[in-house]
Amino acid sequence: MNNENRYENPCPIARSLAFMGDTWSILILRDAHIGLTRFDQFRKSLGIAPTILTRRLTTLTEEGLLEKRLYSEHPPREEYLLTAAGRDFLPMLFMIGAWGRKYRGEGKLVRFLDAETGIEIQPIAVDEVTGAKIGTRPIRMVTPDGD
Amino acid sequence: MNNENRYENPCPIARSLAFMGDTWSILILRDAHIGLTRFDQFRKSLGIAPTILTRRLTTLTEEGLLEKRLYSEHPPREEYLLTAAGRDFLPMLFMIGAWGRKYRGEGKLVRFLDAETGIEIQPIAVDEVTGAKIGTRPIRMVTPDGD
DNA sequence: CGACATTACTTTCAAAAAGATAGTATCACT
DNA sequence: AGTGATACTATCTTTTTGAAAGTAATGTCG
Repeated sequence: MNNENRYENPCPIARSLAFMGDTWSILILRDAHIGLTRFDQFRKSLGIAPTILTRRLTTLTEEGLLEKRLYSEHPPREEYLLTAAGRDFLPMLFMIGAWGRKYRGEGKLVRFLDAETGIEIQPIAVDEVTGAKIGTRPIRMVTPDGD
Repeated sequence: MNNENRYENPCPIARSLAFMGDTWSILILRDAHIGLTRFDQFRKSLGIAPTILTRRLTTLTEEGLLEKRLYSEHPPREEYLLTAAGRDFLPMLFMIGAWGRKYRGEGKLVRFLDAETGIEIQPIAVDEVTGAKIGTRPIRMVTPDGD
């Protein structure tokens, strides 16, 4: 897909997808949230070809979701840490996971618990204003053309 | 990416991404939520090549997110409607959009209002159990290996 | 001191997927 | 009979992906 003019797209979904709309990027972000930081950790976890990992990490870094930090001077070695924007990806990961659990949940699955209560987290999207679950109230879309 | 054995993957995120982890599929689902149903509507809205649109619609239909319905017998014409699983994609779309609005929100953007109150929807992900925003409480991951 | 290991890549090339363009099939309408 | 709408398919070129091997800088062990 051509991503050049995705930034003129008035849809916020298309804007997000412009650079992270592929499986590897999302999986890298997932691993980063779990705590992986290094090239070889991502490579082994994902079974991804190093060429592609390099490209994805570069894009994710350029787009401000990851940042490189030197963790050793001799030899020079860098690791990839989540930025604030990258950390804000967590709700998306949870919603993607919630769908997968509901509709593709056969067999054994990883589970995510609230560390304090030990109860499995059940992620839902709500409107912070009304408190209602997304999808339970009618929505109106407003295009910016008329402004 | 190789999606063959993604179903043995214990990560629910990977399971979701196995078949909808590309930009076109998510954008098709977005358009379907807006109300588009026909091949040419999707094609014009997305500017997608017909070869690829065919493939994506087929996959989405096979995976149970869309279903075909005959809307004309002569000539035989089918349209694509969201299934329950497809409709359950909406929270994901809203979270993807929320991130884009926050971090790639320059210029004009489409907005989504609560149809009754007219107030812009602010989607957040929360744990239905604790009511806490996702990311504000520590999380514990449990792998299914020990079962 | 030299051989091997570690980490983070890059190079090369074959295979798969995407994308552009044109064409086809089935009708309705005039 | 000719034109148009709709939903594709066929063909071909370009781009991306993926596999495999190689490289560079340095640490470690005997």
